[in-house]
Amino acid sequence: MPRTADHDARRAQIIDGLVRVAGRDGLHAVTMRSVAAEAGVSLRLVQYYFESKAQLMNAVLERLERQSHERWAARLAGLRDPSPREVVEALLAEALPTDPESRVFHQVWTSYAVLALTDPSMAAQPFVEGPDRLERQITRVLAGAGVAGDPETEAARLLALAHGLGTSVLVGRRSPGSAMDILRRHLDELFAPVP
Amino acid sequence: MPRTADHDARRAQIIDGLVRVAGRDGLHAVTMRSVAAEAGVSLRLVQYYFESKAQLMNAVLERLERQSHERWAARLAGLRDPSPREVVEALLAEALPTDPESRVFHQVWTSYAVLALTDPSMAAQPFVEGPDRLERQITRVLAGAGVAGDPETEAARLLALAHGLGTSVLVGRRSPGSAMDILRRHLDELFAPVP
DNA sequence: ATCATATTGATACAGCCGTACCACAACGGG
DNA sequence: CCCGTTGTGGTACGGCTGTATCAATATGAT
Repeated sequence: MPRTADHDARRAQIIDGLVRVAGRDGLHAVTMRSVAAEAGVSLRLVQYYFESKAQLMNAVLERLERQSHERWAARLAGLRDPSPREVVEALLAEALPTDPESRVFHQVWTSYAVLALTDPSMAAQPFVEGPDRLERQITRVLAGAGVAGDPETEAARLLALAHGLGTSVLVGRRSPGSAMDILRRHLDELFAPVP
Repeated sequence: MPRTADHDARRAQIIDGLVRVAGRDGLHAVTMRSVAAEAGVSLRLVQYYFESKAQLMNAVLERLERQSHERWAARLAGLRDPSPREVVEALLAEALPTDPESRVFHQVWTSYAVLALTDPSMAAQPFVEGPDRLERQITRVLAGAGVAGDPETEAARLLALAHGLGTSVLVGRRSPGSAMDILRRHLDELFAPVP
């Protein structure tokens, strides 16, 4: 076995380069060359670690998905003996582009989703399964908390609202704070004690 | 004066070609050549009517915006002596990709919005001003109807919900019917008679 | 009829894209 | 020690892009 470099670290370095390019200049500015330059490696190296651009794009999507899942789990783990409302609020906060890092994530993720609308080679599953999982999880919490209304419908409504608010923040139509306010107001209603 | 063609009709023909390409294959598949082929004209003609691709892209955005505004006015005009709730429902129905035509519109519009996130040459105004106008209009109706809660907040919530639902329909996570159901359920609550 | 000009067509060009290919540097097992 | 495997760099190639250039056609006022 000759010299061994940290394969995974290199891949992560390149993927992060792509995410930075996509976040700054848009997904259309992502080329093998621009990614290589941003990651500080040669074009050949990008080709070496990802045989084709399609594989690179896919790897980025997987990494984004995993990172999202981790942030989302970490946020839950940070709560000590949380109420159902706190759990739901934590889950939905992840759907809003609050800090710059989260903003880049949502921007790139949305770019991918739009691409997947028309590109058959790009799997549409992540954009359906991810929210589906989240919706099921919220449904469970709502059902357990005994809120008024059908838990499934309320979960769907919550998720759609959060996503819509997230988009308006992304395009600069609303501040993260005001989006969070609206979301909390909705939760106030939902978790209001039944009369 | 030699032969006279309908300038505006030609421009519309080309723009419609672009919208079809963008709707079918994605905005990344939009090239001067693909648009020309789809519109059934020569590449040179596209160059003739739109000096550069940037101008073409801008013209498309303007046309989409105008069409949206027209559909939206037509929907309102179709209501005879409508209740506030009917007005709001009509306004929001336009935000959902129900028929195929509306679906293409939303798909292309979203592609443009994502592009505008990073491309400074692309005006971000339409993606802010359009929803803003709609939100103000809904605010006015809600205030006039005397619904519970702050009209501005409720209008913002409604719009975000509708947009979120629209997105979930677009990515195939939900049917237009179920999205409309959730929206109506929300309106039921909002317009419920105060006790 | 005819001709100036509005309109359309074919093609050339420079640049960027993804990918393929060739050379070689580093390094650990024999 | 050294050789084959693994990692890295440079560069060439065909194809597609937006744009520019050179012609040709059609038409209606004269």
